[in-house]
Amino acid sequence: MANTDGPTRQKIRVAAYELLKEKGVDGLSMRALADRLHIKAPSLYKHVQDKDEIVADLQARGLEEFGAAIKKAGKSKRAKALTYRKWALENPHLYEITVSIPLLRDRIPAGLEDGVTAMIIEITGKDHEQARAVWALMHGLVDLEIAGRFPKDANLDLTWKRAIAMI
Amino acid sequence: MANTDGPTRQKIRVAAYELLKEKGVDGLSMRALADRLHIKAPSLYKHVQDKDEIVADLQARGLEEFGAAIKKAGKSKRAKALTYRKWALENPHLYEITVSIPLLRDRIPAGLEDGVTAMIIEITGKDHEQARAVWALMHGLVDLEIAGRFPKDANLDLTWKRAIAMI
DNA sequence: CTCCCTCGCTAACAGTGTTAGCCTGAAATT
DNA sequence: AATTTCAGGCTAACACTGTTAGCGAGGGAG
Repeated sequence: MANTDGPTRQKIRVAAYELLKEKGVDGLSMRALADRLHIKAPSLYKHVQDKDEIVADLQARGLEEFGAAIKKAGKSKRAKALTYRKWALENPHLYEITVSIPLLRDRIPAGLEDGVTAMIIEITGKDHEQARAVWALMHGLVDLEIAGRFPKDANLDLTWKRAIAMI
Repeated sequence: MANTDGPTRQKIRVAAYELLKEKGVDGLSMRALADRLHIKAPSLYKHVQDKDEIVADLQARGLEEFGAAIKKAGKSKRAKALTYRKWALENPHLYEITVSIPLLRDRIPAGLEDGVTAMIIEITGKDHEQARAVWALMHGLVDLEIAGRFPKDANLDLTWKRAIAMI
């Protein structure tokens, strides 16, 4: 069997993290990851069960870093919202892997997702439904922006201002 | 060269449409598409330049049908918004291909995207920025719902009610 | 009748994730 | 010290993806 918790596994994790940041989700292939470690792709499977394990790990890191960024932001809704956007745009690949591909719930630490969700809920108030709407608003804005769905002459700063006013 | 406008091409288009609806974006492979036409995959290239041409066509159809659905909906913002959700949930694969993967702008009819955008803008009023925020809100809600990002005990009807109230 | 062109085909290439099986060197056991 | 075991590399291979090259049959045009 494989050693799924040795030091090489840690190297794989950081290499995957760097590779994701540099090349994005599409560039994150097992062979590219192996290359970075001067290893052949099949050898990765001595340390990792499958690619989803790597993806899940990155999703977890994304959620953690994202949560930390929001927590560090100012207390106002406005500051939190702007931080949401800022973080997503500064970490598009990390944002993408956590939110634009299916979240591997079974393989990320339990409670992580709930923790982030709870934090977002705190931004708005105590009503979960309202909070989800606000979250959707921010996610939608960021997602459409990253996907390039807005025309490039769109005034997104102003759009966010309007969005925050809606909250 | 290839005949890029014969009757076979039309068959390819409808087969692609059906295949997308049945199997989703991931199931839309050239070989699966060819199978459905009792053809081998390379033969498709006698009628179509590449897969992106097929994807672009489906994106265009998605935009058209989506636009038509919104247009047919009642005049109120509420009715339009609920139709947005209804259509997206009833046509998840079509919605996904138009909005969750990069839009092949160069290969869909000019003005189609603008037309749909303009329609969404009409839902809210005349302010483009506000309109984009509203669009983002609806898109975010649908995207998170389709992605299964909301807990399954979430009251999404109520969430949409809150969202519409925010508009 | 002959030419040619459309539209099918197979074989192949580069890429993806992944499995099977081999081999080597080092650590652990006797 | 000698032996055994095994982690952790390797190559070969499979099934899948989009795609290209090149072959061949059939039908319409000259």
